[in-house]
Amino acid sequence: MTRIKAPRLMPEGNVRERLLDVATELFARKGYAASTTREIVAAARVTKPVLYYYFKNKEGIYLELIERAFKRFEAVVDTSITGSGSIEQRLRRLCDRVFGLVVEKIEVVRLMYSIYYGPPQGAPHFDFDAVHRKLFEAIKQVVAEGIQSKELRKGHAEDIAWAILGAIHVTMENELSHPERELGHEGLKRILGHIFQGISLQKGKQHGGEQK
Amino acid sequence: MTRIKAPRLMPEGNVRERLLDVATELFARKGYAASTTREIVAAARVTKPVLYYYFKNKEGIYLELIERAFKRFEAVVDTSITGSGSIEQRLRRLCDRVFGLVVEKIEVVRLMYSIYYGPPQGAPHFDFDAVHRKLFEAIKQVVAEGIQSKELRKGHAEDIAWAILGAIHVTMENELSHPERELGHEGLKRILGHIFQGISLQKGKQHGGEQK
DNA sequence: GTCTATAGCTTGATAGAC
DNA sequence: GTCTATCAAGCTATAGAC
Repeated sequence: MTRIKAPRLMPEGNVRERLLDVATELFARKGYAASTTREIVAAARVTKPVLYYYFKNKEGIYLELIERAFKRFEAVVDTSITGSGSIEQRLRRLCDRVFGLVVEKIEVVRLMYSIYYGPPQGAPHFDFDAVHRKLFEAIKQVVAEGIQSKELRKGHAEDIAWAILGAIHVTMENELSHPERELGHEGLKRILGHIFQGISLQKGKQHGGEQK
Repeated sequence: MTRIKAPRLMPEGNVRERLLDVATELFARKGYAASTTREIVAAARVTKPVLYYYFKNKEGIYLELIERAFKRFEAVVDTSITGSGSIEQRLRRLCDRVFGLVVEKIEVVRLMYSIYYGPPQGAPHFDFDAVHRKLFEAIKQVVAEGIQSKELRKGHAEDIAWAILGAIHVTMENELSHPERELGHEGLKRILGHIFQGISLQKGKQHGGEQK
């Protein structure tokens, strides 16, 4: 009994997923306000009522989009910092996995930047600071552990966390605006290497001294 | 002969400057597209023709605004990296002065972020990447000097520059979105300290090794 | 030159058939 | 689950009054 069962080329898969995908792309490229529900359904090759069948409204599709990515992000952070390995390994794993998620969901990241830094667009509120907070606290926590265990040099855990977060930020922002530069995972790895090792050769010196 | 000469309380100073200032604030807060010339002249307490006397049009006031800040930025970068001091001092001076300019012109920075990351707003083109490029190249150049002079550890100058740029970015973005956190100049200084010194205690180890 | 009323279009959202 | 048809609210442009 040969069942071919309508082998849809593009799985049409989930109409719902397709709506989320095209909405992400449109919101990120044209902005939330400028993206109409008409465009969204057209791009997803469905009709309007279909959108309202799966989502409450335009705000609904936006919020699901963002919240889904945020939950995924939280999971990645949580699973990255727990588990085995030295402090350095755990910090590197965290950075690498977060960056991996950024690359995978680059359009969502673009949208988040657009809403966070862009002009008011009438999008429903989402606490984007929570994203930053989650990552920062995770880094800080591992760093604090590392200081206690003497794997890391003594210092203010927050400041060290900022340095590491800076590495993630530049790599991420590079991926957003200049992916052709191909800094990527390897670049992030190397930048972290410099932060762990320090860039100065004067080992004993107290850093942070005077400057005119 | 006592001449009081109309001691304007608010110097009215330059109407032109006032127009630039209110335009910056409006563009940054509401977005370029959403800010009307009507609002700008109202906020500057002048009439519409006054705006068109000093500037060609809305685009003209925007471009002057941006270009003026950019020129100022270029000057700060150039004068910061030349001059005396060790490599570390020169890098710190560069970071500190750039951050100082960011704080001083925070509304312009906000506007730049809004245009760069936000949705298309019909603003005339300006090469914002040139800002990034300028700073990055300056850092990289000093770093390269430092590596040659053995003041800095051997390494890829670009990667080291990224680490330093990351510190500036997080401090700047913190100033943009959470100035109440008061990371500021002191925070930046401390973060740089960690980057110069390294955060790891295992001095000899090669960093950048395996991670699962 | 400035204001305002309104016609016409766009947009988010829904009812009801299939 | 999806479609056709349509609505009400809001925005934009502009014509005409002042």
